[in-house]
Amino acid sequence: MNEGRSSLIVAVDVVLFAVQDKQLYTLLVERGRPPFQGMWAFPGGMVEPEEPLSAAACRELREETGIQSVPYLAQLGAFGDPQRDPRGRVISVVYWGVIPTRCPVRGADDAASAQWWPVNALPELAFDHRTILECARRRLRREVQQDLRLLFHLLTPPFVLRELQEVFEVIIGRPTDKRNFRRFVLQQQWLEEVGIREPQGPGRPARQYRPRPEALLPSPGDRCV
Amino acid sequence: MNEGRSSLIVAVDVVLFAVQDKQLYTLLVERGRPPFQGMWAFPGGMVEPEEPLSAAACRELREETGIQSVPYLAQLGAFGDPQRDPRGRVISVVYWGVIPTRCPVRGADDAASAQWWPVNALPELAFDHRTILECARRRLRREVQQDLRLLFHLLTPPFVLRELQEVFEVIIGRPTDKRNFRRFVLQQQWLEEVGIREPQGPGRPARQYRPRPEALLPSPGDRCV
DNA sequence: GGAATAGTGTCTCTTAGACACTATGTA
DNA sequence: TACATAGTGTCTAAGAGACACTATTCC
Repeated sequence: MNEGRSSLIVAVDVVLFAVQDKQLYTLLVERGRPPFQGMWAFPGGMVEPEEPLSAAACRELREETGIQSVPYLAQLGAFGDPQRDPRGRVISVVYWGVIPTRCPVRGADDAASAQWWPVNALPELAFDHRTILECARRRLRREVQQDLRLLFHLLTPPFVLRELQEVFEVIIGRPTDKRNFRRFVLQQQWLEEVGIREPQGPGRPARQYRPRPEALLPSPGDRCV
Repeated sequence: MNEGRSSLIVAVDVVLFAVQDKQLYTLLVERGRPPFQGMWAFPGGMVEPEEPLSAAACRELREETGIQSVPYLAQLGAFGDPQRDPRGRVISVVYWGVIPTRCPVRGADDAASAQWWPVNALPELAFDHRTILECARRRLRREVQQDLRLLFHLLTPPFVLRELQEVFEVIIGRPTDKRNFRRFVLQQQWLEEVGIREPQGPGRPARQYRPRPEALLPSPGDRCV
């Protein structure tokens, strides 16, 4: 092992997803200075010397968007192309996560402003963030297909089954049969019924559910999965 | 984004797996100097300023073990616990890979010696490498279960189906039915028959196979999957 | 009563897994 | 011919997916 010191810069970035109105959104901040001034990027920044990587991710997210906590956050990987940042060599450790609905965000800190964008109509992204987005989106899709419980972190309980299914369909990108979906979810015993939703117009009111606490996928955070 | 500079040290480590004699092996180098002198660690070292991460992984592997190329290498993730290296803050980007059989290795460079170890009888590992190993092992198991073609990188063709199955069983850790395994592999049309193995003792000689080129999983290397 | 949404059951096809005997070579 | 290894087919159970109608509420 080479024990010499070579100092590269380590950053973290956070790709956060939310679903609303049958669209997948991701959270971006507008860059207030060069390089890529005026373009948009994922919230992120440098890692402090004594700070765990996931803590840095949460901190940058908080500082740049005001979001205080994320129910599910996992590491996506390290992006280290030598050319990815024109200022020099920056390794970015990227985290991805989900959050229920587009929660309010504010611009702050050195980010000019933070905003939710539909992933199908994004502005031009800085650095290699387009690549990172595609990677994170694949990962989100895969994880949801492998374990539907991730959906529970994308909704605020109580919710109704149609809402759950809509979120699912937005993420995997194709429609699903209602009966098959409901049968599958209900027979896992992940949900408990919690009354009937107040009627909100024509149509039969739907049952509301809440995920059982033991059905909530724990956030890996820094843990390796 | 915080544009200030904080310089952390970025290293790469490589967890390489091979199977032989119905055992899973991993490649370690003995540490020739503190910290953890005399203990064993995965080959690895510092990333050069202009070097892609996967290139650094390959270079360190070559320098410390003499291995020139690895048929399948993918990123496992970044390990960045502030306490993981007593010398200071080191972020390690870990790669994992597989290679057919235990190829010869040499100690070299500043690694005292390189050696294949059975994962079920490892020496004490330096740093957080025990954690990393468990993570890599889970990943190997998952990938093999999801796509059997990864096995083709763990054998030197031509091979016979029993050998393929043995490698599979070692990795997933339990026996499998011979007929089911053969049926599955053959009906994927991944293999082409390439003659009969010379008899090597009692018993009927087995057919030899070679994976079709298009059935070889491409090594992700630096690409995000 | 008409419109809108919620809720329900069956059948089929595919896949995964359990399971035992025959074939062909060596000594 | 005894022994060792290679090679083969069927049945069952579970899961995934296609598919259409009834129930309840509002206006």
